[in-house]
Amino acid sequence: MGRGKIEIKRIENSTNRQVTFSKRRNGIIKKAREISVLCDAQVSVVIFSSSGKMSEYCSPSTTLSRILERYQHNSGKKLWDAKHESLSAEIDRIKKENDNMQIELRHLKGEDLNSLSPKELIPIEDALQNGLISVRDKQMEFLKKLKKNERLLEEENKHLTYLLHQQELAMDANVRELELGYPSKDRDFASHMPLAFHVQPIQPNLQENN
Amino acid sequence: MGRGKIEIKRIENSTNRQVTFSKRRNGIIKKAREISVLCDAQVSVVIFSSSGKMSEYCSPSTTLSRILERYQHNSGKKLWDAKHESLSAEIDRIKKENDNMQIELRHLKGEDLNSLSPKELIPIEDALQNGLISVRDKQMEFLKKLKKNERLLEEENKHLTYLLHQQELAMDANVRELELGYPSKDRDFASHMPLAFHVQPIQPNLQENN
DNA sequence: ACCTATTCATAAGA
DNA sequence: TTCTTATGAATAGGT
Repeated sequence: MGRGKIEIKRIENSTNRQVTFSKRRNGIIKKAREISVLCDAQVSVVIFSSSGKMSEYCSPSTTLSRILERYQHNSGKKLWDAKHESLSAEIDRIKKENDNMQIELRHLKGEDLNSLSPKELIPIEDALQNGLISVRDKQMEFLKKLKKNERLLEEENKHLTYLLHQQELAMDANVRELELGYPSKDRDFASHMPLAFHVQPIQPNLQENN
Repeated sequence: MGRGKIEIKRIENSTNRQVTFSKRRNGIIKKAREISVLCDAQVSVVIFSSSGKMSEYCSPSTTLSRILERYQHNSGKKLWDAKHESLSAEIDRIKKENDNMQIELRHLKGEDLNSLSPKELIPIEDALQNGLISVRDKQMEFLKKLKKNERLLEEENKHLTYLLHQQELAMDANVRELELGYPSKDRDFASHMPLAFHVQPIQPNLQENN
């Protein structure tokens, strides 16, 4: 049906192939729609062109899902059960892993020990002891850090107190100068002080280590 | 196309409908096969007649499953949503649970403690200590049971030794009787002994408690 | 996308 | 169901 008969084999000319695809795809979908209506049939058509473009038709009385459900029931072939089963298998695998960890956790917490032999208790005791040592080491580490911080803060405190005292002395001297008759509009005390008296933290990187 | 034009609406005559279905179904499947070959397309057609008979076509280069996989990927529609989705959700849930347990286990084993604050170390320490107490209680329990068994065994030993001694005495007496001229073909010593001397374990339910 | 000669699909009847 | 065949539909190749 066309200007000439064509052989049913792959159309090598890409443009031609694309054009023919469009026309015939429309034809198929039209026919699908027609048979649906004329014959009360449930039809699903899914087409991918060689360039990957998808077209579909599904009878209005149903859905693709329902057609496929029926397909599986009718043909006995499994469409998605494979994936389905692999998911189930993974669930089982993870659940098993889960159970094992749960048991290990319970044992470490001293629960369900009745099912264990004395021999099995030993590695648990060891693990607990090692864990306890690690946790206490870590706590000790924190304690040391806190003490170190405390010492540094005390030092800084001392330094600041010293600076404060020096500053008071300098201010007193300044006031006395004013009282002794050296009037000045300049109220910037800092500019009259030796450079070293400007307050600076001596431990700028000190952290609280919460 | 035919002896007369027909309207596209349900064919009421059942026989006619069935005949038309057959012809048009063949036509669609032929067209599907042709577009597959001509245009290098992947096509899937599934048709159910109103009487429930199924027909299908699928391009030889692929399978219905793969086409549907591609369909879902391409359209974003889910065909086997409910089951699939819920399984995936469960996997996620269990994996999360798994991760939490894994972290808890690692902490109890004294690993990955650097990410914890001193405040978080305390419940871990408590748990370890409680676990250790439980495990050692259990070990102590075993020890006590062993000691108790030992004591019982010793007692039984003593008893058996006593019985053995009594038996020896009885045998000696028997031998002496024979030597003193009371010959007898009866060699069943036990039948000559008082009933209480038959050896019986006194702790039949004693277990080894491995 | 449109055109149209030609082939194809199929409705109706047997 | 299958065959036949007149007829309308689909479409290949060209524009």
